[in-house]
Amino acid sequence: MDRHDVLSVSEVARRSGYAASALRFYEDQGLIEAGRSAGGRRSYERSVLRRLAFIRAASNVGLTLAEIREELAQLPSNRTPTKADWQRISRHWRGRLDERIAALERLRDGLDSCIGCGCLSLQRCAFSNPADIAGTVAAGAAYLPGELRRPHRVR
Amino acid sequence: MDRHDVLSVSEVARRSGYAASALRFYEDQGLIEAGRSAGGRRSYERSVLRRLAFIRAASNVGLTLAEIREELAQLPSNRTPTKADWQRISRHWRGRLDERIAALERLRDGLDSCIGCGCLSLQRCAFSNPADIAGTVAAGAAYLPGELRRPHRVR
DNA sequence: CCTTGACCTCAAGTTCACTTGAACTTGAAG
DNA sequence: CTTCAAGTTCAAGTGAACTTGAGGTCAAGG
Repeated sequence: MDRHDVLSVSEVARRSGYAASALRFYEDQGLIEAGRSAGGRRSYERSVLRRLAFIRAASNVGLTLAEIREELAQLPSNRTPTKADWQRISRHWRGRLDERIAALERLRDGLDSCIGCGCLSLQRCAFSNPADIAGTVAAGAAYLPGELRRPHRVR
Repeated sequence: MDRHDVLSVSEVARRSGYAASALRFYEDQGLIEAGRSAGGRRSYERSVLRRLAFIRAASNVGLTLAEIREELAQLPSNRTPTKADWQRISRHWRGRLDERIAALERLRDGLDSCIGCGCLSLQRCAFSNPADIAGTVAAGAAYLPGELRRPHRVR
């Protein structure tokens, strides 16, 4: 006589790949919702799995939980997300990924130019020169844009 | 009558771009060295600027302080680094960057294929599917390799 | 001599995304 | 009825890379 329409914490944990503690944490943070059973236990709707998949994908793209919360808020809460919803968001994500890739490529190219120019001691090298270093160069970190600022974990 | 051969904390801070607190922290962590003046104040050799530039470049490449400490240990302590030293290391760094870029590109391509295939709800999408999600797919996160595991900040 | 500002040490705080632990309750099986 | 895994809450811990604060010292100018 088990209910097919709700899931327990352990089921959601197993099927989403998130630890139970993470599920509680996400609920705390307002990223997911859970109902309560008589005895006070969490009961999840199946849709939470889709939501968790979304959360994982987004965090793989490098979004913070705060940003993910915002994107989830944009998402229709009552209806199932449409193709349009999903495409809008994945275009956004693609943009983020492209930025991160481009930033890393600039960094790599900067490194290449350092190798090429033979600036051994890094003293005048823009690659690692934020302020002065040699006391003469004013330039700054030409190859170090801001897109890389966000940490990024992929479990 | 100022000594041209040693630098104070504030000079090193200004010229390296690191906060004085960061310099003390790095000294604590064994990344840099400082002598002491009569009154117990730090006095840095000019070479510390090169070392700090190295540290910044390395951390921009995504190395942890622990890894940077190891690389610094490999570096000749008594003599000035040669072109060979620098090239060995920058090849290593280039490799790291290439890995990170490749990983992000795989992620992006996975996202593209998701958009293409129209798997709206992410339910069967390998891009965000670590364990099960639909209760039927066994696969796993095909597009999520390990090279992205390390956070990465660029000040 | 006094003030000011740069410097010192050591402990504790910060942010992010969670995990761990302590202490307790629930519910199903035996 | 007992037992025990699975669940609950709330507080505190983790790790990376630093920063901030408290409380005190040193050096130079006036």
